Amino acid sequence: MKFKPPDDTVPLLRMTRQRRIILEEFHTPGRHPTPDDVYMRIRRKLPNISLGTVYRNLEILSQAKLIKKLRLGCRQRRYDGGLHRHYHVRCVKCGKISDIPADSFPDLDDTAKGHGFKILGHQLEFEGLCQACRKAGRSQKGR
Amino acid sequence: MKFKPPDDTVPLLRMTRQRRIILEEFHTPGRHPTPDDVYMRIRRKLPNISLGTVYRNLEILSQAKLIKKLRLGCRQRRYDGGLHRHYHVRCVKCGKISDIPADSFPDLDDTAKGHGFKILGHQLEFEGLCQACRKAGRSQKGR
DNA sequence: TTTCATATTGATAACAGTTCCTATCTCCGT
DNA sequence: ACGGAGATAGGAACTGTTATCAATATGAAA
Repeated sequence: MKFKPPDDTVPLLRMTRQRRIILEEFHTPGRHPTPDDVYMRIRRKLPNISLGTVYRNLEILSQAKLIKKLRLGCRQRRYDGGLHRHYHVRCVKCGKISDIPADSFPDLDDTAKGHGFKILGHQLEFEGLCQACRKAGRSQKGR
Repeated sequence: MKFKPPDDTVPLLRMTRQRRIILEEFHTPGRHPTPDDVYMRIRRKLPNISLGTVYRNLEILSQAKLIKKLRLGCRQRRYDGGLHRHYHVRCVKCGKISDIPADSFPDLDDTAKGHGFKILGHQLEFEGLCQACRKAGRSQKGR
């Protein structure tokens, strides 16, 4: 089995066992794992896989548009298997990440036109406090 | 001279020579320097300043809201002295960064409400091609 | 099924950005 | 002028990511 290469200069991409198992990680929706997350989980199935292979394949899979690379504010990079248009909120306290559907937002790329750039896309991430951390904060303040 | 501390736990922040000169870097508008950029420029005036001091002070100044920390998609962190509400476009080819005024955008924080998080802010960055790189790309394709 | 060109792997080293640490120094209030 | 809180310099340590490379596994053709 092969799949579409990232660009025309690369002749062929093979769907290896490692690559397939990495990709399977993204079939569970709502997760936004870091490369290290993926590495840790995958080692149950492939104990000998190397971290470099995980990095390499996440990059390749995202270039092939099978997953999405998130370039967010947090330290580590994350990847997302979600296909639908959506944004993310990150809890500034605990780091939890949730999806925010993009339906209610206007076409931001379109709004950004007219400043000398050909707009190709955008990254939008919200910061906030999740419910749990909000509760924790309130009880602390109350003391 | 003193300035407002990042939060109530810190009693006082001194406006030291290093800190002032770092801050002065941001009086020139339209720049979005990385810590290393700042370090390189500042060493003309303060040859003995250490990179660690630059990092520390950029963080402190941004917590004190005197500059803004940009957490964008590119590898290095950037800081922005601009006070007005605006977003950024980054050229995917050359890395050039330009401002995009936020006037024409709706209140994104408000739009993101109602998903269990208390929204505190957001980071929005556009990716695109600047005029120069677009021209270069076209001429290449034409060949 | 076998063969073969080559994409991919795993291991390791290299790397860049950032944080941490300690001794020293500076500023500010007294 | 002195004392002490807090800042600095310098460098080492750490983290996340990328590059290198010999050995291996893959997919396609015969």
